[in-house]
Amino acid sequence: MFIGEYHHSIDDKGRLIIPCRFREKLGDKFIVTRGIENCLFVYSLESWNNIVNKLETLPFTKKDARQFIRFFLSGATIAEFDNQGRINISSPLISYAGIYKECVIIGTGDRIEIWSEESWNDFFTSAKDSMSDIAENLFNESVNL
Amino acid sequence: MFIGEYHHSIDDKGRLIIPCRFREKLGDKFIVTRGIENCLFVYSLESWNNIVNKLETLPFTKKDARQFIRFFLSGATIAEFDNQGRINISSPLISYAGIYKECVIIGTGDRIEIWSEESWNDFFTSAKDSMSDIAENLFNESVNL
DNA sequence: CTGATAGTGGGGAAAAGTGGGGGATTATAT
DNA sequence: ATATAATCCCCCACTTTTCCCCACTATCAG
Repeated sequence: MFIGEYHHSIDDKGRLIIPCRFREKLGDKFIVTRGIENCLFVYSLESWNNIVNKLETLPFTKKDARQFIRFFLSGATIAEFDNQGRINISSPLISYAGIYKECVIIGTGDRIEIWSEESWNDFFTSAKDSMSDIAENLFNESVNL
Repeated sequence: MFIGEYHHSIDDKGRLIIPCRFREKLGDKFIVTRGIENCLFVYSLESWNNIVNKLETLPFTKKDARQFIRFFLSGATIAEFDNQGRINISSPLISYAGIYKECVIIGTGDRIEIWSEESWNDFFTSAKDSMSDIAENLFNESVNL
């Protein structure tokens, strides 16, 4: 279970520290991919395999499925730690998430999310006011992701 | 499983690097064919056989089936690597995908896709805005995530 | 204060990617 | 049939990127 919020910066070589608390839960190799809403998702291999198994049931003849799979899998990379606990973020992911200097790394249960500080602040200030409404309808629908 | 996004360019001789990470999964010989949405699909022989088997279950009495099979099989060519890990793209495929200089090579699970940088950018900018909506409904149909 | 743990930055070897020359094979023309 | 042209590969050399290692700083606890 990943929880918490950490602030770190990415360096010129595209390296970013993953907070110590998250490291052992991720294992040696893990997956970084594009998330929804301008952030990156980080999954342990186990969580990732669960998602991929479900995606593989989607047919390539359906347009929405093709688009989602392209988006999600093309953004994915296998990451490993260097001796200092950092990972390399590939340049397509850097530009997607707009992380050039200050980053926010948050734990969200089964995954970690990486945000640029700017996007995170934007998201947070706008989301926090609507949280009461969002909570209201959260469990009304049939399917939960 | 093929994942990731790579940017390379095709040279004047029609040669294109396949990223190192993809090479061993493809094997010595593999298939390049026309894809849906102005890109090329690259399959290992194994995945290719799976698809062909499925296509063979379609009846030639159906017009859509005839058209799709023509499209998909007529574009197919067997490719091999040169010593530097490059492949030759035949000129019908080059003109179909419009790849003359900058290319984007992405992994999408059981296949690789080759896009011209321009087509990819067009696809991506429009897809990323609709991704939130697509994700919302993706598993509402028969399959649940 | 001191030692241990976490985070930051940079140099250099190795791997990956790019471009071009030249020989062999195939095609074309006289 | 032979000379010329075109194409396809294979190889070599150069450039760029990636990754690994080391050294330094910051923070915290005893």
